[in-house]
Amino acid sequence: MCAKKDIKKIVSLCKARGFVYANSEIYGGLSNTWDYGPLGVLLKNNIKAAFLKKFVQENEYNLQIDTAILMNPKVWEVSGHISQFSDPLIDCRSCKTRHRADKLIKELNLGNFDDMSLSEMSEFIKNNKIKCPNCGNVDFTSVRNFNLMFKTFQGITEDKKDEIYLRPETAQGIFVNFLNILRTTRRKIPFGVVQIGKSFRNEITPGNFIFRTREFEQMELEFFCKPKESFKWLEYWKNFCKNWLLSLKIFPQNIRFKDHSEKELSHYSKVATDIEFLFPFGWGELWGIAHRGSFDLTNHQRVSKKKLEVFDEKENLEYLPEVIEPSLGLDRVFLALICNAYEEENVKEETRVVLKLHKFLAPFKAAVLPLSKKLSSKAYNLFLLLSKKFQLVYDETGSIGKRYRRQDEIGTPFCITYDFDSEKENTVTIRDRDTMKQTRVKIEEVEPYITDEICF
RNA sequence: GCGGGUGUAGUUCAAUGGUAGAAUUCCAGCCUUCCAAGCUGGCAGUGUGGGUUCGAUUCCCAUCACCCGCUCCA
Repeated sequence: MCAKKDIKKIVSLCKARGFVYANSEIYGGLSNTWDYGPLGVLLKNNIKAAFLKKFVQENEYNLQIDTAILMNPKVWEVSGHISQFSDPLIDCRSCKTRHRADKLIKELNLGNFDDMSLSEMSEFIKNNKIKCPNCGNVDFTSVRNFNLMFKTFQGITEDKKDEIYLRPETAQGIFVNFLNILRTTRRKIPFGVVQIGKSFRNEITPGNFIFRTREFEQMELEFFCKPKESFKWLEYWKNFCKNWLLSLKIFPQNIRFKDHSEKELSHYSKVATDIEFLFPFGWGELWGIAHRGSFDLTNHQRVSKKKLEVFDEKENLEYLPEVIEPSLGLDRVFLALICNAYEEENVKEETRVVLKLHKFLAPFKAAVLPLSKKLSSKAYNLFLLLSKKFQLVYDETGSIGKRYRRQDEIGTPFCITYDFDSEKENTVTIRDRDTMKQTRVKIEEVEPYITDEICF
């Protein structure tokens, strides 16, 4: 059902109503860079809140931290990102397709060529007359390296020694703080650490609106557990993540699990599963759930020479915990939730666009609407009163029907209408976004009514 | 990055080598007692930069952005 929805409509809605804008638009934009507008940031904050509520607040195992985007470059050498996070690519001049040079060489099984330089790879491909897997011709460009790490400089001079990187994942901030967290929180294995934050990858081909961008926000959990229990926890978190999505009203038919084959595994993971979402442009990865083993702690312990092993009193055993990592793209789940919620309904030969977002996620919990402008000041007082509790919006322009439709389009679950009987009866009408039904409610009961409905 | 396509108000769509129109949105006013009502007025546009030309939104070039493929990934 989501596949039939047009991504263009979603993009226009996002732009027109202030969810997402093209970045630096008045200067012609910057490719694949998007800004979150007033409604977008409210939705995004609510998604984070929903994540933290289930993964931290209500969870007995997990803690949250917030680490810097800039880190000591050693971290990225040890994590393998500097060596592994770059791809040698070549283009076929004949059919214009692009390929991984190292994969083409490896597929010939002529030995181990992992340490080849770019020019050696170019030579090898030329000398061995390797054919393009797509068209079969022998007409490649030279091998060029695409490193996915963003570089910048710390300090005022652009000397090589001050070169640092923008983090390509938030996970390392957690691993390098593993000891600090153990020391300061009295936690024992198993426990997890959550982090929400920006990461940067110089993607070769970004695109599909906010689905793949070079600057993006991640919501990651690094869950530390005993090695022999690791697969049990992998299953546990896979289900936990799926249930979180379902609890936000993602339709079950719009998500699926997809296991990575061995070839697709990243350099740090043993086993990995994705939760994919059916976007208007097809199935796309939403949540990567990886078994990182003890890859990161092992390497950090080896290079930093700091002991990262934990002691198990019961078994009288020192060991390095293994890590289960569910990593969710915030921008992706933002897009998924909008696509999932977007509906067009026919009402009296008109089309009603309605975002059926989970009420907890809606940018505005309710709109306060005076039935007539004569009621403005009293309605506005109600708005002021209720806005101490919820993010609301006040609107008095246009007909009441038009104002309902405006709120439908941005997913506001409730419209509170103050009418001519409101003062003497001390009641207002609450209109429901999904059913369009109206309920008469005493003014003092509006707050508990909404609180109850938006509960997550 | 490569190949293909696209580029006119916020949005949808017109038109033209010679003053760029409309609908809708939005704003203001009138009206309006619960699902995009009506009336009046208003804001707002040829992505950017060059070239050809007396004159370019239109023709040419470059550039930028978006869309579709290829490689990558949360």
